[in-house]
Amino acid sequence: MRRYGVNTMDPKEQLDIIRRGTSGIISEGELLKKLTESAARNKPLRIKAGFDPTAPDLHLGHTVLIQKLKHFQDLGHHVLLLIGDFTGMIGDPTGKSETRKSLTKEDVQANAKTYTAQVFKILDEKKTEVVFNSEWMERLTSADMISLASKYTVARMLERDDFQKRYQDGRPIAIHEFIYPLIQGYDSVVLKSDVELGGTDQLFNLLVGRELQKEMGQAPQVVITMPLLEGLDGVQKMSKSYGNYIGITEPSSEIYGKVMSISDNLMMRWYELLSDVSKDALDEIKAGRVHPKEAKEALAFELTARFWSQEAAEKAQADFKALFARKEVPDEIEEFHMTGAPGSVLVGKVMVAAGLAKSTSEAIRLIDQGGVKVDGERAANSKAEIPTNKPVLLQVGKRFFKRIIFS
RNA sequence: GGAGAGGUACCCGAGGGGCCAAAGGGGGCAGACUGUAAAUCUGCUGGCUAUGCCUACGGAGGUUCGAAUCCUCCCCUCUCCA
Repeated sequence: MRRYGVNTMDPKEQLDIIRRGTSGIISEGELLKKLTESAARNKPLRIKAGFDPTAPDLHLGHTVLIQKLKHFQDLGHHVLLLIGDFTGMIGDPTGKSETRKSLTKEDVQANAKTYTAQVFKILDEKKTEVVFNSEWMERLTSADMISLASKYTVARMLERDDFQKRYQDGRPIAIHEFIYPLIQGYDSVVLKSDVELGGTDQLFNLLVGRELQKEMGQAPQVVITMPLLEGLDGVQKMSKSYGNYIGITEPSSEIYGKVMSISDNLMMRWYELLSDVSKDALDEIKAGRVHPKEAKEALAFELTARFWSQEAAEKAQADFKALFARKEVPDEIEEFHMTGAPGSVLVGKVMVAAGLAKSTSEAIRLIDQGGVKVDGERAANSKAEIPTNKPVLLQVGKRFFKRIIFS
């Protein structure tokens, strides 16, 4: 873990650390100025980042941003974690017309709790201030709202990429979609943020914050955008709805294995956005001087250790090698007790009972494709039966094992 | 209020009376190969008491020997005009 001390580091050096991996900083000049002043007055900068409380599970994509917050925190700055419980009800404009189910206070509280618990796997809880925007948004009257709306123009709103596209294509834009960026910007005013972090898709919203701060007589926040992390497929951004994500609470073996499954191309990208390896080491990998497989192992190890522990990562790595490189049977295999079976049962039946196949049809397909082994022997066909006089080891595909105990 | 387009499997999307458990792609899974669950190639991808049966093309009826396909009503989505 890094320790940079509190505000003692030279502002230029701070800037170097902050700059790494970002996709944009608006503007570096302003940031340097803020850092310099902060150091001079020994007053930490207020760093804001907002989160949507509707999906409480964090995945690696989110951690790109959180890692950057961590950098600020290590530099001694003050991190404000904004839970957008109010804005969550509106939903960030996406053009997709999906009605959001409104969350109850309890839902939000519960989500926020899971959320922050995960965030604090990375950030220091004691140094992080968690705030909810419903706190001030609920007190805003309609008149206040209109006054806020008067601070921004339709023309400027339409500068936003997806609004512009939709407007040109004649697709609908609901009025309330204009409100989302306004509120996000207003949050910055309330929090007096010096810097706001967001994904590149947030650029517009972040800039609205600058405008509103200026409008209300504050120094505008510096805007830092982080690239969106591509998911496991290597194409689309990592997102739960695409199912191409690695959740940070997933078991260590899953995190390790999933990282090992990404393509070599994607690995380079992940190295850049997720890894903490030194710049030199990164260059070595990019130049192809490290074997891709070894590089991938190192990355899988690093990320597993980050969310679990060094030991867990070592175990995950050893298990992975045994299972895939040496095709060994893992040493810990879940047992499944099957009761009431006659003298022998169809393999497919056992698979379904033990949860190794969703249906007998699927089980039959797997068997016919040669993906099923009983005690290490490939099941010849779907008519094959297992005698029930002794326990057997059932393997489906490369990864799924169950020890079946008949009783 | 008026006019039009459309709702098909996990997703996208073709099919406009039988040859349709439904083309093609994506995703997923399996196999081969390998450097790893990379890449590449091949196969599979509704369910079941399984050479047959059942369920399924937004919902409910109807026409027909036979309907994802034709008709009626309804629900939903989208666009344009007002």
